Amino acid sequence: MLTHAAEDYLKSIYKLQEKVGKVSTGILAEYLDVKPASATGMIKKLKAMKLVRYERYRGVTLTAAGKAVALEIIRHHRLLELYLVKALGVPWDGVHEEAEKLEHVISEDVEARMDEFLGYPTADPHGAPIPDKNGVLIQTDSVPMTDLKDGQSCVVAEVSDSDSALLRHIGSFNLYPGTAFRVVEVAPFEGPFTIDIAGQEVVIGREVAKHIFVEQVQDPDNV
Amino acid sequence: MLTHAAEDYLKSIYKLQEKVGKVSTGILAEYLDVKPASATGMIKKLKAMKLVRYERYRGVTLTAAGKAVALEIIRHHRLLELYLVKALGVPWDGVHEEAEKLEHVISEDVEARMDEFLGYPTADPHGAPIPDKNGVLIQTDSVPMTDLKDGQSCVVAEVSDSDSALLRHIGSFNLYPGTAFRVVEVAPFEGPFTIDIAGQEVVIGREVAKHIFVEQVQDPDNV
DNA sequence: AAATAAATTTAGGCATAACTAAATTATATA
DNA sequence: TATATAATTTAGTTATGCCTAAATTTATTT
Repeated sequence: MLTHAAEDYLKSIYKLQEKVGKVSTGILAEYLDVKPASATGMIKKLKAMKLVRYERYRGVTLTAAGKAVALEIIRHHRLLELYLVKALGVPWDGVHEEAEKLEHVISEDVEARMDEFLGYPTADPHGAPIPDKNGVLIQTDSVPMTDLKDGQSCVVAEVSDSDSALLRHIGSFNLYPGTAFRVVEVAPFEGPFTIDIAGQEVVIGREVAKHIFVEQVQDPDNV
Repeated sequence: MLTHAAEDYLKSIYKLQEKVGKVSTGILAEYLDVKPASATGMIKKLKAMKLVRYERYRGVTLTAAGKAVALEIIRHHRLLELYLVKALGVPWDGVHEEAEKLEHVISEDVEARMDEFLGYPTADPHGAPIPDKNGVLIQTDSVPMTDLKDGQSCVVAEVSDSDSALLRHIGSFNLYPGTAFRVVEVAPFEGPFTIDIAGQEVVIGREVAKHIFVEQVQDPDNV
């Protein structure tokens, strides 16, 4: 059986592969908050288990088997996040840390029961897609809120889940996934965004906006 | 912070203290399925942390701090077992293994939310008492079913939770905690028990009966 | 193309928690 | 009381997974 650490490495490699493309030892080490030497060590073990492809100085790639493990852990994590919110009322800014520990520990049986309880959901509380039992993941094409221009309308698709304080802040504006809003004005010189959300005007700083991803509903330039 | 292994040792010392009285290295090792030398090693670490009292060749005792940790873990375990049964419908013969892993990992917040969801329960699905948030545990005085004589009526108080096959067997007779039954006949020469449960007569082997603990309702000898 | 800078790997250590084998202590028996 | 048996402890090993420091490889700059 795989150790929790090995599972975390595989999950991180998967996520970095999505985000950055090529996954180097250094990037992986930084992401996992370990030293590069530690990452090299674990990568070698994962290679011996045929879960990753690896040539020294050349970066890591997941094999099919490694990807399956990664998606399984990600599925656990996201199902758990949603379950904790829906079934136990845990605030959305706290579920990431909790799920981070539980994801390595729940059985397939409990996974299936949570899935059923939740009605076979496809997204977690932060809008991230939940892979199905077979590891199939539905990708949505969202753009960072910082790409929006004056007058554009959209729906929140996803927010980064790792910063608890940021999530509380975003939550205070009700900017949960599925929430619609319209950009009233983007302040010049990389300034903040004034948006209209359910009739209320609120100002969102650019740093915060970077962590909010949206699906566009209407683009007035194309009318 | 304590490691999972350390928590398991403290929990086991607590349980053995209840069951056997004095806890020797050997008994503890056998219970935890490790070699005696491993137990000695961990006991020394726990002593350094002031969680146990220990003199070599003299056995182990929990300090107040150690007992508090043990009860906290036992609370997690039993709340989780009940939660898994009630909220997710996990069969009662499977919850022990699941809880064994989860007990070390859930936060106090989740513990409190499960407790609330369950209505502040005092017993787990096997009838074992759940310590409250302050570590206060209500002991019930039950006797093994093997102590029963012909004609005695009683209610199931508790069954051992660790053997999954045994639990399925007990469950097949509906002998869940809270269930009433009457002893029709105890076969001579250490034989099996014939009982009347909800009008049905069933035969329970002595080995099984040893793992069922009951509270007496009526003793015809004392009428 | 050589020199410098950056990234990566190797080598050697540490802590945890298990193990085996040998030595020690305690207990029971003759 | 001496000895045999059983229990316990010590000593030394192994496997994880992290670390630091030094060596190596790759990439960039002049």
